[in-house]
Amino acid sequence: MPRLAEFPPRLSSGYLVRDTHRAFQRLLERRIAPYGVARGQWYFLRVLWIHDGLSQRELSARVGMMEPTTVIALRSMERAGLIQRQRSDNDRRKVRVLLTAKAKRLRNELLGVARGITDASEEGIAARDLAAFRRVIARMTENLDRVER
Amino acid sequence: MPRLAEFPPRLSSGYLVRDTHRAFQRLLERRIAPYGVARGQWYFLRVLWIHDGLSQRELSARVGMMEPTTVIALRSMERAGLIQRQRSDNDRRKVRVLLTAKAKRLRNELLGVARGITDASEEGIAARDLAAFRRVIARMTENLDRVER
DNA sequence: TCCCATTGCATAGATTTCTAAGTAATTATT
DNA sequence: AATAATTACTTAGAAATCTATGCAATGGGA
Repeated sequence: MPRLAEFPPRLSSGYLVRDTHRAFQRLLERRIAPYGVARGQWYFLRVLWIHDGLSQRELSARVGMMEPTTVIALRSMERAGLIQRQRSDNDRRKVRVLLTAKAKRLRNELLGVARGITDASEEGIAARDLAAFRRVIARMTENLDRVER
Repeated sequence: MPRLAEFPPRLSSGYLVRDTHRAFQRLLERRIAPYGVARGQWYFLRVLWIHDGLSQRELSARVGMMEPTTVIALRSMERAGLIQRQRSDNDRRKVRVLLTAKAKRLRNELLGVARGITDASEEGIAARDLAAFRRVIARMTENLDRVER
């Protein structure tokens, strides 16, 4: 009986993180759907609410998605009336992404939703434990990113 | 200036969890690809290595995916020669999922890969901090699942 | 000025996941 | 026994993500 048999998913950090991630996503998706916003649009909105008018490349970098993903998300956001694209005048390759009035109006309401989800997730967890959690999970991400070169 | 402006993604547990999850996934994907195993097949293999011969429904439940997801994963696993499907004799609705010899041979090697990723992710983190991390993240999942009814 | 490398975005195609709705086998109810 | 409800899987279609490749505008060097 190889020792590997004793490496059950439930004790693996990867699985714990995955479950929590999926729980966050499900809840977020449900809470923002009533506003006509899809999860894939959320991350972009969140960045644009702070940095309106970024180019697609800058936006991709900030959101942490590949550029083709951004293209797809922006297409749906344009269709949904959340953004407008505007070719830059001084460099015709660049496309500036601009929030519409509609998207701006959604800002406070939706950030409140996000805050609510975060609060719910942290219920009953001591501030000190939460701080420790953040340190550990950030370190994990660093560790994993470093391994990938 | 609304206070909501001060809810930056980087301080949100949801974002921290998301980043870590993606780092785990990327690394896993790269490490198992050389064996001809895709990420979507991985979770099913992991369960089947312990519980070979489950029905699709039982498998879905254990893996934590919806049944149509299972159908798709199993189809690709069958194509890849990792499983065989066999209709149950006493209940013709059920399909038993059986690992091939090839999938069984991959077991120890791939569990080693998984172990390696877990180890890498936990490098430099004290055992006590890790234990606290597990408690916190499990509680978060519970909190979020409870909110969804 | 003309060529070519670089930059910024888009397309193509694959994978992973979901919800909603369909089909086929079994079990329960009248 | 005939019908209805349930169970097990499948299909259809959408969304979110990736890698690899293509195209068009820009800018630097011969």
